[in-house]
Amino acid sequence: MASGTGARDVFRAPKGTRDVLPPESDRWIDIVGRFAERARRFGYGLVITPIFEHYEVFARLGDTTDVVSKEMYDFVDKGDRRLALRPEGTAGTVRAFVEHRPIAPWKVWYIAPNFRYERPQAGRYRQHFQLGAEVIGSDDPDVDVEMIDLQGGFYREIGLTQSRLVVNSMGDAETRERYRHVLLAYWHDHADLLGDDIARAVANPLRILDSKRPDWQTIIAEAPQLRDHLSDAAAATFDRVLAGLRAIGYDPEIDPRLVRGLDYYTSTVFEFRSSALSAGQDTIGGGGRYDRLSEEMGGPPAPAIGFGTGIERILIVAGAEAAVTRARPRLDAFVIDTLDNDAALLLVHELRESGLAVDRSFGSRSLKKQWSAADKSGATYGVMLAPREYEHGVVIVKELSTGEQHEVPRATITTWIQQRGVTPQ
RNA sequence: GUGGCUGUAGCUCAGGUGGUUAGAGCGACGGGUUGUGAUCCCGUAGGCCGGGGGUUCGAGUCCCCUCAGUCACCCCA
Repeated sequence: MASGTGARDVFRAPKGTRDVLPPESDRWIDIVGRFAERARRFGYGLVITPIFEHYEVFARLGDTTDVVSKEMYDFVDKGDRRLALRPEGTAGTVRAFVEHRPIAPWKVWYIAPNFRYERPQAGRYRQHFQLGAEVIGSDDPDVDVEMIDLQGGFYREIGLTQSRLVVNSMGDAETRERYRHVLLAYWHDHADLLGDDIARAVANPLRILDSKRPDWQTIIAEAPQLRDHLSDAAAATFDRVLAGLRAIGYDPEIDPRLVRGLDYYTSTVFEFRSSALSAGQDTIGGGGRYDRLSEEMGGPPAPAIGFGTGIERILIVAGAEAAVTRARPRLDAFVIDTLDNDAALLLVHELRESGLAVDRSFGSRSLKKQWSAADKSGATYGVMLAPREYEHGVVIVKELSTGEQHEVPRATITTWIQQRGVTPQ
C-alpha cells in the first residue's frame, strides 16, 4: 500500500498513532462516560490541562526514567520555548495545582491523550489515551483506598473480570535512601551478570527490579526487599492501606518488585493487571503516591496520589474477555422519501426534535436502495413518505425486524412511535 | 535504539520450480422487481502486485536497498 515516499501515496496516520472510527468509537464514548459518572459519584471534578507543557515540568518525572531520557516528544516552538507533549497525566495536574492553589484536598479526574516517542507494538502507541484521577493535599491512607477503589470498581463496571490488584510500598524518603544503598551494593556483587547495564543500576537501583529479562530473574528474586527496610511509620501506613482494601472487598496481592516507572513515587504504589494481556504488557492501569512532587515543582507541601489507565488496553482486555459494552447507538426510525420535496426534511426534523433517533437517505435513490439503507442502519422502524398515502395524510411505517407494515396519520407519527416504545439504548 | 516476520482490489486472501491478458470471496455500485430491506440470480467499477535498483529474452514470483506495517526486546498505559 502506501510507502510514504512516492507521489501517488496516500497519507497515513503517523507512526504509532491510529484513527478510531465507529463502531469502535461507540465503545470509547461508553467507557469515558462510565468513568466520568463514577468519578462524579466519588466527588471528583474534571481537570483539563494543556496537551503540552514546558519541558521542565515533565523532566521532574526523573531523568533516569525512560519516559524522560528517551521517550519525550519535545520540540522548540517559534518563540524558542522548549515544550513537550504530555507523556503522562500527573505532572501537568500538579503544575496546575501549584499554579492555582485550589483548596486541598483537590480531587480531580481527566481524560487526555499522552505521547511517548517509542517503537509501537501490541497495546503500545505513540499517542494513547488515559483516564485518570488525582487527589492532591492529603496523606490519609483512606485516600489511597478510595483511589484504588475508584479504579478497581470502574473495571468491574465496564465488565472486566480478569483484572487483579497488585500493590507495594516504596516507603518514605529515609526508607528509600537506606534501601537504595543496600540494593546498589547487591547489584555490584552481581556486576558480572548485569554487564553494561550496571550503569542503569547505579543511576537507579530500583529500576532493575521490574526487569523482565529471563537471565536476571534469579538475582532479582534473591535481591534484598524494600519491605524489610520500611520504617515503622511507612510500614504502619502500608498496613492501614491493605486493611482498608480488604475491608471493602479487595484482595490485594503484594509484589515487592513493583516499583513503577517514574521517580516521583513514594509510599503506596499499585497496578491492575490482566491475564488477558500478554505478560510483558499486562498492566491495564496503575499509579501511586507522590508526596513530594508539589514541593519539587515549587509548590506547598501537598502529599498526593493518583493513577492512570489506558483506554486502548482496556479495549484489548475487553475484547479478549468478550466483555459486553454498549452496542452501537441504534436508530428509532429511518425515513424513506419518494416525494422529493420538503416533506422528508420536515418529518425528520420533527422526529428528532421530539427526542427520537432518526436518520434518512439522501440523493433521491431508488426505493430498493433506500429500504436497504434503512435495513443496514439498524433502525427499528422504516417510515416511508409515498405519494398515494401522503395525499391522504398518511405515512407508511414498517417494523424492520418483522416486516409488519402500518399506515399511520402523518399528524400522529411522533407519538405513535413513542408509544410503541423507542429503541432501548 | 536492536532484532524477527509481512507488504497483491475498500477488506480478507489465492497466485508449484520465473512464462506473456493478475484471480476469488466479502463489500460498493447497477439491474432482475419503474411502490418495499434482510434470500436468490445477472452485471459493472475498482490493481504502477509498497517504492527504487539488479539478474534475465522475460519478474507479482529471484537478489540488493529503501519505505511502511506488525511482533518481540528495553520500558511503559
